[in-house]
Amino acid sequence: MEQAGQRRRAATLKDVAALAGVSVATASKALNGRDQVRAETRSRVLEAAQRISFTPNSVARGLLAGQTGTVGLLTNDLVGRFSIPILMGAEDAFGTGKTSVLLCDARGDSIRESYHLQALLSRRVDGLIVVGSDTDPRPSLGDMPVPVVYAYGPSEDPNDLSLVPDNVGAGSLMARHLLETGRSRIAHITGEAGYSAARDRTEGITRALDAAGLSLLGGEALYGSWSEAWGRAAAAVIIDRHPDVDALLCGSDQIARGALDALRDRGIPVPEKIAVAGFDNWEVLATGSRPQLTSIDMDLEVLGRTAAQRLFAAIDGQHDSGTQKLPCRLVVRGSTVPDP
Amino acid sequence: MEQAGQRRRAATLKDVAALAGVSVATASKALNGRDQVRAETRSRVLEAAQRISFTPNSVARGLLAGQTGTVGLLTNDLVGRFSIPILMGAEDAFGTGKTSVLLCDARGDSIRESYHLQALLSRRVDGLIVVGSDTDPRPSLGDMPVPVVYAYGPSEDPNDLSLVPDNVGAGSLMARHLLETGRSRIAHITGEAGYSAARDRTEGITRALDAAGLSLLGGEALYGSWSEAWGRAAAAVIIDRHPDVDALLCGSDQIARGALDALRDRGIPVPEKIAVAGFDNWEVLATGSRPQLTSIDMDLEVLGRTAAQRLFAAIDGQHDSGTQKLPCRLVVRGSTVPDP
DNA sequence: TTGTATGCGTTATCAC
DNA sequence: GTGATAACGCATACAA
Repeated sequence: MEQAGQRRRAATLKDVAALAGVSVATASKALNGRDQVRAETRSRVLEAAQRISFTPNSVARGLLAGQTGTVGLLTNDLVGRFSIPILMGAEDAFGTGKTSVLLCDARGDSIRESYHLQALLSRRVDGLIVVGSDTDPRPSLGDMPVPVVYAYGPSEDPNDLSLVPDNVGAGSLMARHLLETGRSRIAHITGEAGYSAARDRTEGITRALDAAGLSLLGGEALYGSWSEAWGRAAAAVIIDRHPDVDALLCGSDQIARGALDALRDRGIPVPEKIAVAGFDNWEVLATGSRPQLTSIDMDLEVLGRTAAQRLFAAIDGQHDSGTQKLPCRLVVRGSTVPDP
Repeated sequence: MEQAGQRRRAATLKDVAALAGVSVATASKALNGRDQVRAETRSRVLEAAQRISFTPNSVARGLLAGQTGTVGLLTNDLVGRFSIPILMGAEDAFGTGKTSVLLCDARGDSIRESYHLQALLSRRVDGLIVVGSDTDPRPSLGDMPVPVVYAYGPSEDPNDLSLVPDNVGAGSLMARHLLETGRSRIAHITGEAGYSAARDRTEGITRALDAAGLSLLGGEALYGSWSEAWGRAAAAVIIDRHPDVDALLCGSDQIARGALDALRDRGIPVPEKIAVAGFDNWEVLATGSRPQLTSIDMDLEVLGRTAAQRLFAAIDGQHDSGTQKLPCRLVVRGSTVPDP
C-alpha cells in the first residue's frame, strides 16, 4: 500500500476549448456535429479533445436534459438462474443505444427493495425494470415518477405493465410434443404447488391431454420440490405404481435429471420405453445427461429484451398495461425422440 | 396502448423551498441537517419535502461534488456462473453505503468492452471492477482516470491490482483432504489445459501429493473438457487402466458428476471404494448427486466484496497493486467421506 | 438565522 | 461562424 500520486481530474470541455483556442460553446458545437462551425475549427477542436482524451460528462448533460440515460434493474434473485438471462436481454437492448443499467439485488427483502428504489430514484433513472424471483404476482411499486415494467414476476396491479413467460402455453406445448411422438400414458412430476409456475404448467399439460381425450396418469400431478432427489423419488413411485407409463413429464430440468437417474438405475431405456422431459432448458443440466434432455426454454433473454423495449416506449410516453404472456420454445433432444 | 397523461416531473429543492416559504439555500441546509437553521423552519421544510415526496437529485449533487457514487462493473461472462457471485458480493459491499453499480457485459468482445468502458467513463463512475470470464490474465485497461480492480481474471500488468482465487492452494487443499481420509491412489480428471485454472489446480494437487511422497495415478492429469460427458469417459478409462484407483479428483463439479455416473454404471460404491471430488461447489450440481459431492468453493462472493472494498480504498487514495490470491474453502460431503 | 450569489460541465439561445 | 450567457439542481461561502 502506498499513497497514490494525485489522480488527474477528467478533462472538461473548458480544457478542450482553451487548448483549441475557442469558446466552450464552439467546442461543444464542434464535438456534437452541429453545422454552424467552420471545418478548420472543428478539426482543431476534435484534435484538442483527442489530445487530452476528453470524454463528455454525461452527468452534466443529463442534468440539463432531464434524462440520465440510465435505467434501474431491480431484481430479487440474482443467484437464481432466471434473473440473469433477463438481465442480459435488457442489457443487450439498452447496450446498442446509450442507456446504461443500474443493477440492484433486493434479495427478496422488501426493506432492501425500498432502500434500493430510493437510491435509483435519487439517481434519476429514466425507468425501472422489476424482475421477480418467481412467476407469482408481487405487490406493485405503486405510483412512480418514472415508468416501470415488471418482468418474469408480474405486478398484482393490472394497471402496471408486466411481461411473463406463458407457462400454461409451455405446458401444452410439451404435452402436445409427447402426444405427437406417440406417448399417451403421461405422468407429471413437478415442484412445489405454491409456485404458480408449477400450477400453470400443470394446467397447460392437462388442457392438452384433455383435448386429446386423455388425462394425466394417476389422475393428477405429483407436486414435490424442485430437486433431483424429488425427481428420483417420484419417478420410482410412478414406475412402481404404473408400470405401463410411457412418459415422465417433469416440471423442471432438475427434476427430469432425477427421473433419468431413477430410470437408469432400473435399466429402463430412454426414450425407447419411457420418454422424459423437463422445463427451463438449463443448458448444463439438459445437455449433460444421457440422453440429452428435451426441455422448454422460456426465452428469458427475449423477455428481457422486450421489457427493455417496452420501457423505452413507456419513457417515450406510450403507456401500456396488463400482464402480457410471452411464448416459450420447445427444444427437442434425445430424451423424448431417439437420436438419429 | 394509449398516450400517457403528462408524467409529473420530479420535485426539486426549489419546489420544497417555495412550499415552505424559504430560500433554496435554507431548504438545503434544513434537509442536510446543517445546524444553522431554526428548528421551526427545519420542520416546516421537512414537512414540505415530505408532502411532495422530494428526493434529492444525486446527479446534480454528483456534478457538484465531482463524485457520482457509482462504480462500473465490467464483466465478460454474465451467463457463466462465476460473474454472478462476484457481482453479488460487490453489490453487497456497496449496497450498505450509498454506491450504486452500473453493470455492463462485454460478452468477451473487446470492441463491446471499449464501448462500454467509454459509456462508464462518460457517466463518471468513481471506479471500475473488471471481472474476467476465467482466471487467465487479460490485457490491462491501461491508464484510467479512475481506479480499477480486476477480479477473478487478473490483469497482465503487475501495476494493476488484481484479486483472484488461489487455485493452486485449492488443489493442495483438496488433495490433502483425500490423503487425510486415507486415499493414496488418486487420479486427476480435469478440463481444458488451456485454462490456467485447470493447470493451477493440477499444480496444487501435484505439490500436495509430492509432499506426501506420492504422485498422480498414471503419472499425470487427464485434460479434456469441462463437461459431464468428459467426466464419464475419463472415469471409465481410468477404472479400466487402474483398477486399484481409490479417488477421482475432478477439476470441476460437472466433471465429477460425470465420474459419479460412470462409477454408478459399474456398481462401484462411492465413497467406500472410490472417493470423488469436484471444484466450484456449484450447489445445484453438488447437492443433487448421490452421494452429494465434496467440492472446493472459491468464495467468489467474498472475492467480490473484497474487490469492492479495495476499490473504495483506491478511490480514497490508497494505491495498491499486484495479483493477490484469495483462499478457497473445502466443502466436505458424502462423496469422499461416508455419511454418518 | 436566513438569503444571495457562485459554480459544477454541458447545451441551447441568442447576440455579434 | 463564433462567443457570451442562461439554465439544469444542488451545496456552500459569504453577505445581510
